[in-house]
Amino acid sequence: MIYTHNNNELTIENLGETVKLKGFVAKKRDLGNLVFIDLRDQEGITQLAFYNENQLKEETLSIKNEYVIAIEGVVAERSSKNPNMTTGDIEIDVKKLDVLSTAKQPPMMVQDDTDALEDTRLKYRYLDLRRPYLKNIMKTRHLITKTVRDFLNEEDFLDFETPMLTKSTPEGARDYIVPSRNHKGNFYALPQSPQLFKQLLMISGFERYYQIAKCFRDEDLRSDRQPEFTQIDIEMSFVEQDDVLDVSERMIKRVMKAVKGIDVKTPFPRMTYAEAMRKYGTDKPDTRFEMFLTNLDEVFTDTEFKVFASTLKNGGSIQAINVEGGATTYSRKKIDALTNEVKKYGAKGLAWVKKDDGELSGPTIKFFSDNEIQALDTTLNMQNGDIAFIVADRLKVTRSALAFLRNHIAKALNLYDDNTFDFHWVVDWPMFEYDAEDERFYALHHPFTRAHDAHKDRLKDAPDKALAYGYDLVVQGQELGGGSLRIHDLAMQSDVFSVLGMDEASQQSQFGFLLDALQYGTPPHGGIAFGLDRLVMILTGTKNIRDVIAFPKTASAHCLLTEAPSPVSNAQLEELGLIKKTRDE
RNA sequence: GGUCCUGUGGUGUAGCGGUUAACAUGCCAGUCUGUCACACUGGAGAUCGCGGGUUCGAUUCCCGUCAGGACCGCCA
Repeated sequence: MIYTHNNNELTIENLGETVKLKGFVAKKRDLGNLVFIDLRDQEGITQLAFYNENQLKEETLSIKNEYVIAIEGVVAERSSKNPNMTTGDIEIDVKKLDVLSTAKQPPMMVQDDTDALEDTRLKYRYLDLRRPYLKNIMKTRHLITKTVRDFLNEEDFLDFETPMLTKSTPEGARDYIVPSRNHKGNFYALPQSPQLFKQLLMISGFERYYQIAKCFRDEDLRSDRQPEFTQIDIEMSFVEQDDVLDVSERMIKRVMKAVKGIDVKTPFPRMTYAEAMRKYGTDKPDTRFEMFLTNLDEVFTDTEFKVFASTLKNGGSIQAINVEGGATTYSRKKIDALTNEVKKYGAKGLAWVKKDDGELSGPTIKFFSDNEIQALDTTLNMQNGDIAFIVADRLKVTRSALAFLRNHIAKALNLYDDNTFDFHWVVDWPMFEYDAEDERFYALHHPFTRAHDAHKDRLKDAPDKALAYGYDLVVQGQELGGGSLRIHDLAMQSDVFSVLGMDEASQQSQFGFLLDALQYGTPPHGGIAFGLDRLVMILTGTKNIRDVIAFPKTASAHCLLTEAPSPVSNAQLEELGLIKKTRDE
């Protein structure tokens, strides 16, 4: 070994010891006859001191930032200490210096407060990762996966690998496709998740499966979505919903303790999907604050106000949130800004009323009857100083607009704390959602989700009324994980495929292997998958998923470091039986 | 697919229809024995993303394009 200690280890206890250290030159401070170098390694920083007595000080002249060096020296007490560093009481009186590698001037400052823009950071990701900020996130990520593995291993889960080259399936996200050389004209798909394989493992008689699994989805990206991401994937057989939730809760509890030192209370609260949609307008409510959605349909049943009347006539809904004490905060200008935001979600406008001196006011008030004003006041329970925002639109738009507003306003008004972790379950998801445009049903979770025992028959006569054994884990308004009990009998599986509009032939060609497998004895089973990247984001307080992935891609799925994706040679295409077309062809 | 924001020395920003293109940091040279964002002095470093247009004149205004970012659609 060319070193005896890491750069976070030496303290006043080690005074007088001869040690060897290694690392990158983080900073050189040349005071003339005395030179300091901050030596950075994976673990921390130790200050090196070079004096005039030997020739070493001269050697430091050629040393620049990011050189890789190894030194030998004696631990000495600093005459002026730095309380901000763990090694701030000591420095190394260097006796021997080895330059292991030189470095060009880096295109960015390798410091936590680097001001380099993200494209520069991504192109030189290996430099970016030298920064303690990212290093600590990567360490946290490791601590999370280690804790998860320890826990699941203790609970007798088996760690499996499932294929990366697999079958493209309909439904769900767009697949990443890999051409086959042996079978020209045919393609593998990269897995969107190991869903079917883990179910097949249950059918194989394995009872507890887990995998920290890479998943691929070729969809447009967001600040919390990457084309390849990682799931903590779990499946269990001979279990009921409570068993999956229980294991999940204990796992999260363990992670929270290990990473944040926080004891979270289990079991987590549960809320039905219907309740979440009704009170929060979303399937992933932030429960750190209230400001519930209030339905005003009754208030305006007979209204003369055309906008509201036509909304109701068309089957839409009028709903509001009351921002307590928000009247003074929200000036016309700010309300206009909110209105613009809300339009993104399809809302055509944003009505509002304020209450002052016991009177409601607002630009739409003049269209309301006295009875309506009175009912509005009581229904929203408005107090002086409150402002309520009202959206009237299709139920879906009304809810998503208000759900957005609720989060947006709570953030602006500081109604919650980033260190509050409101883990809760959203349960009893519907099996399907009807898409009016496509005139068909889509699975709300996925097509392998089991319907409630009491709702089996609804699959045939009222699919939209069938509830599923589906559950999502939500924290801070984000979906952290989701799962379900799975279908374990052929009849229900075929029924579900039928609801989704798949005839017998396409069921066979797409999912024949699953339908076959279900016929050879299938234990009841279920599971869950957690978004590891999101978990790391939440626990490190990061707003950007790129910061929790060592080598992430840009918003257009481009890797600035390797420049993937990139063209391939004609020979490669030929071998795969592919013909290249330009964009316009 | 759509909307919006950004693109100026190595890095990050400022700026403006005519400038010697400014500032910080980094870099180079020098002084300095207690720094830790060392300090001080001096210096080098920019076809203002790319293409086209308007104009006597464009880094600045307009159009297109490329790249990065945010959001909507999309993501079972």
